[in-house]
Amino acid sequence: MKFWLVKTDPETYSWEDLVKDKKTSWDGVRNYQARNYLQEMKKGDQVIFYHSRSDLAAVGIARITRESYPDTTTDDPRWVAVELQAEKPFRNKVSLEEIKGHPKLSDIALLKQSRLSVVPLTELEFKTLVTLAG
DNA sequence: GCCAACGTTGGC
DNA sequence: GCCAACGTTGGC
Repeated sequence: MKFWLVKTDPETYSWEDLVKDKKTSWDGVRNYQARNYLQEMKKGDQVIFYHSRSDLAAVGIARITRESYPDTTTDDPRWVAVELQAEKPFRNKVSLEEIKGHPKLSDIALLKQSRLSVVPLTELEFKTLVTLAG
């Protein structure tokens, strides 16, 4: 089992939208590195859901329910999507500020490659975030 | 809302 | 194959 973090602008698609939809197709990714990570995702992998721009916090845990398949939002065969499902909201959101300040999260890919919308997490990073979330 | 950083595109 | 131009992202 692997651990991931996905970023989304909550004004475009938020955790609340995912909860309402139960599950969603995570598509529209147009970055090769992010695409490669999508392809590595396995059913059952856990995903931290992070709000960028207007919220700047990790807000919940989702789970991969379908492994990569062609992105139906484009005819370009290079791009893929996965399906994920809301699993559990964080009791306390974990803010970017908190993430930046935490020694166990100092190497997190979220900070290292701030423009990637899909990044892998180590198990320790995942557990640390979940602990901070309550 | 702005702007720096960065990835992608397209002309050469 | 290079690189300037362009578009997008994300933190502030």
